[in-house]
Amino acid sequence: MSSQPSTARSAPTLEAVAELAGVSRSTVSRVVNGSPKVAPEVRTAVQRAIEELGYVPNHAARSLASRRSHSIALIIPEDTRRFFTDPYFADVVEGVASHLATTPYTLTLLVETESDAGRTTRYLQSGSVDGALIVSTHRADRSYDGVNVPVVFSGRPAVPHAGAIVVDIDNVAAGRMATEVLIRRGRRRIATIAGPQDMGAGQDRLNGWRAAIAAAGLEPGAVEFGDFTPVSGAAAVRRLLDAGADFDGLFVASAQMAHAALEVLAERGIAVPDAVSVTSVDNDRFAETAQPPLTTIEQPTKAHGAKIAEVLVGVIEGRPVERLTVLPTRLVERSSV
Amino acid sequence: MSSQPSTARSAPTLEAVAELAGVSRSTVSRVVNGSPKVAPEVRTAVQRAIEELGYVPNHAARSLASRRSHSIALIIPEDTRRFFTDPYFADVVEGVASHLATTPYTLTLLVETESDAGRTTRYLQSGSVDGALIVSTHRADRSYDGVNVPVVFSGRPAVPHAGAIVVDIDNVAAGRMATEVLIRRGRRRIATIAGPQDMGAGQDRLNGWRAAIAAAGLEPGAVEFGDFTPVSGAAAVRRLLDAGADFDGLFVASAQMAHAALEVLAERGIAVPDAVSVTSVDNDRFAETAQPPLTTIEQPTKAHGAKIAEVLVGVIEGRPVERLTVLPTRLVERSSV
DNA sequence: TTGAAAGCGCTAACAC
DNA sequence: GTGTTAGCGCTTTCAA
Repeated sequence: MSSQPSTARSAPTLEAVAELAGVSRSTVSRVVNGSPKVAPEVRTAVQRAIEELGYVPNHAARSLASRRSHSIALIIPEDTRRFFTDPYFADVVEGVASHLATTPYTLTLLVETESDAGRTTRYLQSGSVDGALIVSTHRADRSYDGVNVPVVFSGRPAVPHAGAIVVDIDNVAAGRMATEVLIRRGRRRIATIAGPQDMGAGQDRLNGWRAAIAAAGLEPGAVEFGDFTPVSGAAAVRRLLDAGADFDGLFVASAQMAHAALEVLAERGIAVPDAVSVTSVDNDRFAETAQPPLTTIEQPTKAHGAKIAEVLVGVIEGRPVERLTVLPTRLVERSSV
Repeated sequence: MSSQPSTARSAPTLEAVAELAGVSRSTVSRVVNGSPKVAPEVRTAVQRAIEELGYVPNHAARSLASRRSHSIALIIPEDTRRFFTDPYFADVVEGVASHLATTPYTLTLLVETESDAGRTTRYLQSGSVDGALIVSTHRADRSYDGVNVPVVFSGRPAVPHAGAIVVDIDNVAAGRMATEVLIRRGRRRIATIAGPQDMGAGQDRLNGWRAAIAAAGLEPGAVEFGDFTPVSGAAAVRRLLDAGADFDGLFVASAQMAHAALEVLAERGIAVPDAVSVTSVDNDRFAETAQPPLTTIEQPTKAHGAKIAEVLVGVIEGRPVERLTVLPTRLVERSSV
């Protein structure tokens, strides 16, 4: 377009800073990296030069030399629709992002693609990231084993993973507690809409339901399965109802499914809690205004996100970390029971 | 811990591949980068070597040498709560992520931090990313001007930005259309809950409302402002009502605010649409099941996300792109009018 | 406390 | 079509 020298001059390098400050490149590097072994006056001079030139270290050069990228990956399962639609994941990602904003690490979102199965693995091997976060693991996910960077799971993988580092809630207890409320309210025929059985959370919450029922000496009621989505929840209650299942209590394994279940019950003219008491897991932002307001197990979703990030950064930086962190939950009683 | 040689051997380099295949490093590089000028047999040999060693190119080295990171940033405004809570943004991010999954680019989420104002700018200058996406711009956002990488805005910035590349919907038309429905239904006293006036979308939708009213020869009704969130929407209707505003039509500038507004109207015993007709913008997933179902302007949110990604990649790769892309919207009529 | 020198693993002219 | 040769911009021993 023009034969004038471009005004978009290339970014100043560390060398330029060194020259301007009258020191060596090593010294500039030390200042940039906050090394204590630099004379105060020299440090000031270097900082002034950095300021003056608007110097910003080149990320690629830095990570090539130091072998750290200061970036971590969050692996998003193929089913992006579900991921981005569920407020649970939004909260987790918010927790992760907010925590990382207080660290020098940056968050990279990686969508798993069926079309290119090796993509995730290759990415994790390319040195682009110092570690990875796995959020919604199904049984089949294997992109991250045998990978050279540390990995932290949010929620235990359905298939035990040697040496996996996990942050989770006690899903068995969650299922149990949510079922026990029903029992305490005098419900005796307790059905459940369970989560997907290729996920740890799905398995555990179902086991919690079983345990509570067994402990109370009751007969297990009907079981239908969903995948934690509203649509699957609605379908599951319909199956329950259409099969003529007889229940006066219902434990639904996720809030998203529970909301849909409540709508279906209303449609069918089944009064909650008069005819059927309902409980669930996850005190999402719709639980309080649901009709009727939902009794549920609250889990610290955003804190969960922050925690997986914190643990991963700990591993990366060589600090000792817990291999299993269990976050607290609590029962929130409302009028659906 | 051990004096044994570590088993976590360092990743194979391009050089190792070259040796094993009996060619030079340049040739391996050419194969890896899909250069056509490599003899088929040689290519095969190299690929075999790559396979055998499980070679994955080092990202830092590659971007240091090539000056491209194959990664783009999505800037998230400081108010993460709002960002992660609004399904609109979830859809946009999904669109971006899904589109990028079909390209060699990777998505980095960057949360703006008030505590460290220069962080975003520095990041953008560090060569970490080849470009940036700005999604929810308020007037004050300036982290990205004077930055060396291309930037694409989703929604026009409130303050005109020389040379900005923008993907948007026609928000003036959206406001106008949504207001015109009310007029067609015989409404004559039309109030509005406008969006934030430090955002282009907020300004434009309000102007659309004004234009429709002027064109119909009506007097503008009351105006209250919100920030697109449900809470602000509820507060705005309350102010409208408490001030004794007399209206039989209400245009709400976002679906999130509209849902909250409908709840408040119901609480106050104001029948929709009998006493007041309501319209909005954004056909989110709650619009259809709202009470009553919401008449609204649908915008292609996910496609919007895909488009900003596509445009940015186009700019990065030097293809000619439109400086302004306007995405289509359409009116979805339901029973709230 | 500072500097010199040697890479980190790759790409990109340029020559052959 | 293939190899040689320089770097890309930084960190990091090692000496001084």
